[in-house]
Amino acid sequence: MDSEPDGKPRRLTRAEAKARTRRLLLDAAARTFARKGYAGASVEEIAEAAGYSIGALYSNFGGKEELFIELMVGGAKARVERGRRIVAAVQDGTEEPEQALGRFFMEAADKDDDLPLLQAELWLYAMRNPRLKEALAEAQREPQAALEALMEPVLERVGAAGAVPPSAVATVASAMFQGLLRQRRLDPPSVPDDLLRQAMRWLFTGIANTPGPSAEEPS
Amino acid sequence: MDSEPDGKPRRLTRAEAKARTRRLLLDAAARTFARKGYAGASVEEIAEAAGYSIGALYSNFGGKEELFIELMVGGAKARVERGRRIVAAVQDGTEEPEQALGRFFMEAADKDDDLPLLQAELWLYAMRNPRLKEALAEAQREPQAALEALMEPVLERVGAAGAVPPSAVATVASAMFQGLLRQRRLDPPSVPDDLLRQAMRWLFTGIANTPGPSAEEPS
DNA sequence: GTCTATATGTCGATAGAC
DNA sequence: GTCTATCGACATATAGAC
Repeated sequence: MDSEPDGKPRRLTRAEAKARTRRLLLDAAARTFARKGYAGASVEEIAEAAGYSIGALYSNFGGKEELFIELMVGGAKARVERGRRIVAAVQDGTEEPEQALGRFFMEAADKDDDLPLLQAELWLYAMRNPRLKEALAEAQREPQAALEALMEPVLERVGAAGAVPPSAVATVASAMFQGLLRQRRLDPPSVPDDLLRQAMRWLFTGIANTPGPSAEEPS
Repeated sequence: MDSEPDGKPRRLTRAEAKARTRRLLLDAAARTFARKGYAGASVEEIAEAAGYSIGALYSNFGGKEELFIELMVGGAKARVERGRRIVAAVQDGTEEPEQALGRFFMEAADKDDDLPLLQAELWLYAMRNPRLKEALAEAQREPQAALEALMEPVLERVGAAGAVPPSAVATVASAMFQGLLRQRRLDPPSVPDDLLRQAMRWLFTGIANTPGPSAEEPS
């Protein structure tokens, strides 16, 4: 029942079927790792959630850890892609820099409820496995670069371009965002809806009015 | 070799011995949970690290989870105590508010290398156990109040007292601190030594120069 | 109070049928 | 390619000796 009489390609080649299985297993792994934790999630649970058996999982991945690592690189790639699209929208003039920056964070926050859980799991795992620590740091460098690119026009707006390294601002903004997101998950009333926006405004206003460590000459 | 000839009390009463065992077990649990994670740490490992056996652990605690929860409340109590001492130093005039604020964060960062790991574990565990989520949120409210008390004199310094709720500033500062600490653990060069200080300066300068959401009248 | 021994269960990973 | 059956390792928690 695999071959079709006409010249069209079969419904699914073997490679396509395997790719589909891999994708379903990865999605299920992301959900399961987020809900139960890396150590707490069993491969049987993951396979079941994907609609497959343990055997299928081991036929497509080397094991539990390999599954986890692929989630890490996959997530980083997705964030880079998202960053690129937003930067493009700014350069095309489709979107204002501040809006774009807010969208960059908000999309990450709203899109996926258990992304923060998965990221915390990845961070902890990386802290305990020096090999993966370097890999995770490297994986974050690309999305970080995208955020920097988004940061530059915003710094120009507030008149602080050149006065401060965009990478430092990107790091601080990202840390603030992730910290607030986690606190909001733990205790929503302590982080009102507009606190993130407010905090970003404070940050950029502060940058615009703070003289650098090495005093730059006034124009 | 247990009894002493003089009239002094015995070296250790039974209650004292038990309290000592509890403390040693809790210390070992903190280290082990931080290094291996909650699910990854075994009670046997914890008992061994404390120099006891599994039986001693179960004689002093209800089980693995109870040990974990006691670490949560114990950590919160320690932070409250630390906050109180620092606030007292400010009110006594022993220390400047900004220095005190910096010390509040730096002590937390330097004192204990695996505190961030333990906190990440606690947060994840709380996210997955609604019962403990409320408990952890509640446990954080006291240290948060201490941080707010420390924040007020700093806000006065920058001339923003009354213009902005100290609780919001405390929340943002804490989020920024924790986010930067985690990023520094993952990739030290991306978070230079003075970035935290710099970020705090940006934040307070920004607060001093940002009009509130409801514009307050100029003095 | 603390230890040793063990009951009971679940895990990751593999082998072989289909 | 995927499934079922299973092995060996290790987990939590308990029971009884001391």
